[in-house]
Amino acid sequence: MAQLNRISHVRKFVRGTVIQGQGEVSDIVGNIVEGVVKLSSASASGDDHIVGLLFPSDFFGRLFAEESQFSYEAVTDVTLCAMNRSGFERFLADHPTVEHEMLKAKLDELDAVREWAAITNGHTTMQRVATLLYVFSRRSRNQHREGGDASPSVVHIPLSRRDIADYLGTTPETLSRNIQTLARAKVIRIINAKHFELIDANALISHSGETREDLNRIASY
Amino acid sequence: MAQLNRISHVRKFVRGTVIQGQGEVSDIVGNIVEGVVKLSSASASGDDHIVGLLFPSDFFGRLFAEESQFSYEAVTDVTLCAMNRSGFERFLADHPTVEHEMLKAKLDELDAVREWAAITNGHTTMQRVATLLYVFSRRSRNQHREGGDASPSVVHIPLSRRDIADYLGTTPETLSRNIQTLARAKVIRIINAKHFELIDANALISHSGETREDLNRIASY
DNA sequence: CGCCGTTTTGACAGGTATCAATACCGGTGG
DNA sequence: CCACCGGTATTGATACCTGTCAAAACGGCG
Repeated sequence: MAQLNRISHVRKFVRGTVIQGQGEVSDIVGNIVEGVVKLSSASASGDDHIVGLLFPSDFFGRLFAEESQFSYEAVTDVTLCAMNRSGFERFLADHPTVEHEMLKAKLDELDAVREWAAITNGHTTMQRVATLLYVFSRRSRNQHREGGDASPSVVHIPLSRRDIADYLGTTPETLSRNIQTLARAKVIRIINAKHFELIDANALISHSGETREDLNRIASY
Repeated sequence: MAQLNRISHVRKFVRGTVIQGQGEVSDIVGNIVEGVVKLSSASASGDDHIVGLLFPSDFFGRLFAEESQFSYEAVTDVTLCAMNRSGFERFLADHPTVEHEMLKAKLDELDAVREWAAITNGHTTMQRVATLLYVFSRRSRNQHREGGDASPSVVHIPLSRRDIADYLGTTPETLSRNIQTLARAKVIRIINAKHFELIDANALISHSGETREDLNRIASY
């Protein structure tokens, strides 16, 4: 495993940097150490769509392809454990066990992407907003668990309204209206643009149109 | 490779059969020999969403998971080359080369699913309908290429209106209106419910909101 | 403190879902 | 071969939701 250290190195990117552009040569892969990366696709019409978000410990980059079909962009300041793509591919060839784990991870990712696609497609904007808020609340909670104390259900979403809208397949305006509606209904409290307090988790779940189990499964990915 | 023949066997399912239900134990995997299989997810609200379609030569089933998160259902009469899941997993463990190919295939699939998600999300229903029609027209054309003659651009879509609507994230009614609009505009001609003649491919492309290159890439998956 | 980008609010038009009714097609049995 | 039946597909009317354009409020940063 020390062989990995030889081909990997830490790299940092400031918020907004395009780590790998759509259609560019795929030459960098690795793991995210800190920050959030968005995976997006720009269509001919100019409007782009976020097809995935990557968090610390997630693998990024496109293996076994000459060019990347999507763009990887730093949504926050990002720290990566980066590797040369072909170097890592050679490593995989020498270590079938690691490749096996990679396959399992990608199968899980495939399920998650499909599940998210099903959510963004068949549901109203309010349901998508509620789902996203709940998923991020679980994620925040897990982070705070390390702190040990009973956290006051503060949800941190490190994305701009536009990014959230792109992720949910809507516009910043419609998104804002739905968030404000949830706030007026006392389901959440808006602390500031990127921080919310979750007041009524059950109400949020009922707004999402999903069962609690489904939501937790989505969040656990 | 004869080892594969020992653990695989041909199975047939009539149209409408659920090959593997959502949440059931994942115990069957394999390749599709003939027919079309839909991969769908039913949400709590009852409405289900088609997250993928599988055609001959496609691999189906969920490896390395105890239960399947989606249901596999025969959309037409289907012939499968089926294998016991754990049996195939053992085979993969013995043949890293095959597992490597599986990984590459799943990475391609991941890109395709994300691309499709981006399309169904950011576009109008008309754009999605046009995209689907164009993709199936390419697929039909490739099939007829074997016949050798210049086919008259007959597109065959072996899905019911409801299935298409579920796949595109809309309703049968809206779908029908859009199809009729395309027919009135002389872009397509409706032969019957599942057969269309493509009259003006360029017009169809412009309705899709995608570039020809993007559409061809999607179709080639 | 003032600027500029982001977020929110407002008004309005267009697209889509819904409910309901009609037309169509394929299969079955006489 | 034809009539019937049942499910599928189409058409119609309407209300709601969402996108768009525009303006105002907010918040962070120099």
